Amino acid sequence: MSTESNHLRKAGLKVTLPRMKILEMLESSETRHLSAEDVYKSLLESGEEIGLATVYRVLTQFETAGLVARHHFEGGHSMFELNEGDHHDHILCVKCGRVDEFMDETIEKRQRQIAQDAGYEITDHSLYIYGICPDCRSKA
Amino acid sequence: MSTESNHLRKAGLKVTLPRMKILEMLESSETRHLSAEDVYKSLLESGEEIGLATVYRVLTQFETAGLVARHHFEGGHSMFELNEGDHHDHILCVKCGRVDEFMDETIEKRQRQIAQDAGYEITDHSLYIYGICPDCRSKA
DNA sequence: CTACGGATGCAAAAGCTTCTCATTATTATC
DNA sequence: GATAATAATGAGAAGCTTTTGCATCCGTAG
Ligand SMILES: [Mn+2]
Ligand SMILES: [Mn+2]
Ligand SMILES: [Zn+2]
Ligand SMILES: [Zn+2]
Repeated sequence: MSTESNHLRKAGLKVTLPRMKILEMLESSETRHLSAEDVYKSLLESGEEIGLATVYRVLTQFETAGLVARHHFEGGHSMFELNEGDHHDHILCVKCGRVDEFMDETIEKRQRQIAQDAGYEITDHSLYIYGICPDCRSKA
Repeated sequence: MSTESNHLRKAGLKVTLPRMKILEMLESSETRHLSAEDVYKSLLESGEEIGLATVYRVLTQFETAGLVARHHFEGGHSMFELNEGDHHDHILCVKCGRVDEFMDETIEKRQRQIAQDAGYEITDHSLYIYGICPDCRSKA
């Protein structure tokens, strides 16, 4: 009874090989932020024959279950990362694609205040800072 | 010599009928935030025969020229709005699609600080707050 | 007014994501 | 452990937004 299968069961999802492999992939990947295509290709390289449609379906189910978070970075396609409970926002390098994370309570607080002032009941937010990372700056 | 044609010339763009009509559309629209499809359909309704490909091309040129800003709200497709010089962020209703705008100097400042702390040279940022707007809340 | 180069429209194609449906695997029950 | 009901999967087709190729058209410098 592995940790992964428990996560799946707790999420109300049947324990299937594709779901296990995708979850393991997300946990073990060097890169925290992966596209569906990334996950698909990595699985192929590991010798796992899992269809791209299944990868998309499973990632969406994981999102609904709260196991992963979906992000819409610039570039159009969705990026997924394991949800470790802690909310955070992202700062991305426009040169190399590097992604760093941060959390700023001052910003979080101001956001809640802004929503309240505008009469909105806040459900979510997304904040992306784009720039040139230290490595790319020194290379230039 | 209308204001619109001057804007185009200043941006280094030839003054063509499609570009004029699209610019007028953006200026006169009730809704500040429009998709390419929105612009295309509105032009059709006004009796202007402008191809969708041209709408996309022109909006991209306007963006490059700094005449419009492109946003990536949830839902995948790009939204455009006339650039009036002032930077602002957005708060959106997940029920009805309403879009409100805000600018918070505290958040702007914190963002610059976060980028600096992470060693990034900031180029841009995008902040979207999602929630339920006053109207939709009272209806529920 | 002419001629050149850029702009346009249409259709085709691209890129990402979802859907359809026949087949297969999982799980509750015996 | 075998069985039946039910859900999940894979392959390809389809959907949507956006881009591109190319023949034709138009704006503008001269
Ligand atoms: Mn992250
Ligand atoms: Mn706006
Ligand atoms: Zn970089
Ligand atoms: Zn609303």
